[in-house]
Amino acid sequence: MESSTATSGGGSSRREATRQKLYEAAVTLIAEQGFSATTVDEIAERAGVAKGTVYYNFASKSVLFEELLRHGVGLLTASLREAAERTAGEGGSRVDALDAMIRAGLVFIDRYPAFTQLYVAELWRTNRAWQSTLLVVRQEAVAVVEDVLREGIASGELSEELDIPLTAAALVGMVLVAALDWQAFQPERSLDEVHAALSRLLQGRVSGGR
Amino acid sequence: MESSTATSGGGSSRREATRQKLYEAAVTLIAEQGFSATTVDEIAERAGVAKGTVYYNFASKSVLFEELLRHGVGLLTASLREAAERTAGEGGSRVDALDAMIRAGLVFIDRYPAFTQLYVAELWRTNRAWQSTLLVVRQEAVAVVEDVLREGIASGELSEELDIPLTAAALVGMVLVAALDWQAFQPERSLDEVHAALSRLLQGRVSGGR
DNA sequence: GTTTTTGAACTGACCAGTCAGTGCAAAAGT
DNA sequence: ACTTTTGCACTGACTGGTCAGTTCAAAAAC
Repeated sequence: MESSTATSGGGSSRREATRQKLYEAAVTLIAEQGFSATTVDEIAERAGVAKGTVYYNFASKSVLFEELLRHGVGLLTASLREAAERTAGEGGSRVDALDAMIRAGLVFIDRYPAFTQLYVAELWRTNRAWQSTLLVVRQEAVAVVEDVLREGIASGELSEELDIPLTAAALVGMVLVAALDWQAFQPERSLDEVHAALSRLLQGRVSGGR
Repeated sequence: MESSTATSGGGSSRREATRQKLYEAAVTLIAEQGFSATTVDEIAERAGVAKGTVYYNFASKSVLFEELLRHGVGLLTASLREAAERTAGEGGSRVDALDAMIRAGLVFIDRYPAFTQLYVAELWRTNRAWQSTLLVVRQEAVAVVEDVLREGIASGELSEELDIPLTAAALVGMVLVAALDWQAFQPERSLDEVHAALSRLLQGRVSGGR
């Protein structure tokens, strides 16, 4: 059983390649137009496969979308966690870790702008089929930031008065929105400029000279 | 978006009342489901009018939506500007003004959560009919924040190294996302708690004890 | 008597999901 | 060697339903 061919743990590599193409096609189209306005025919056409293939690989349009979400947020949290751990390994402070995560977030959004757009657009909708998936997926991402805040407070580096969940949400939001705005309305800026602006905001160097 | 029976600029108050009902119905439904997934029949039903009335008052579904956007952002910018000016009148600093605007933003989102949700969901989409409307409308809102930042720098109260457009976008994003997250995932928090958390972030009291 | 609303029927486009069938490569049979 | 079978991956025409937008005569509101 199974056509061997290559490496992958689960299905054949041919199938996996098709799914990948469908992810890529779907993520751009849905980011541009929204879930409901994007047709399965469009997705199939952009992926260069027949419509039937979409349904051969995914149970439905919304299942395709849910798996897409899980896949994407997996990449993001891995990237954030890696940044935090790398900083810790280098003996940096927790504020350094937050700064590194801001940068990691920006790099991610720079590489996968469509995914980010789609995530933000769908996150706060209520009464949707994939609502529970989104909740889980958001919690994973925010938790990484919350962990670092908690460590910072424990070590006395951050104020005990910090409201961890609210601050984490605000930080994530700040990065998300600033990055999307950068892409959409100020694309001439460099990643470093954006990072510097956010860094300054985080470290309270907004007021006061220099 | 709330009645305000009298005052309005133009047509008869009866017609205006109908339009208002349609705005309210549309804003909730579109926030919940997205533009494409919301049908005109649903909007009419929730507003308690006949479908024909929708088309008597608006040329099309997307025109209704565009006017909705303009109307809502008008309220927001008025509210932000009022907060900034009130603070100035009381002899507050520019940082106080920013703080007051954060609160004004939170109050607005608290009162019109559906509108905010819908705005965020649509803002960064490309290739949509109302794209240009959104661009104008975003610029108006961000400009209010930029003005205060500029004044703060001119008076020496804020650092000259501040990147005005990026910082303004980040601040707006921070408030927007923190507020939506509050509504959706931490509704038990009070407005004051959320305001305090954001205030602390703005004023750089994250790191360092107290 | 003018403006606004009603409500129901209708049209035509569009779209998610289906299904009978194709191509093909590896296994089984001879 | 060669034929036949198996089943995976994919195809694309088709179906049943949905929805934006139209129409209009009659009623209601002003």
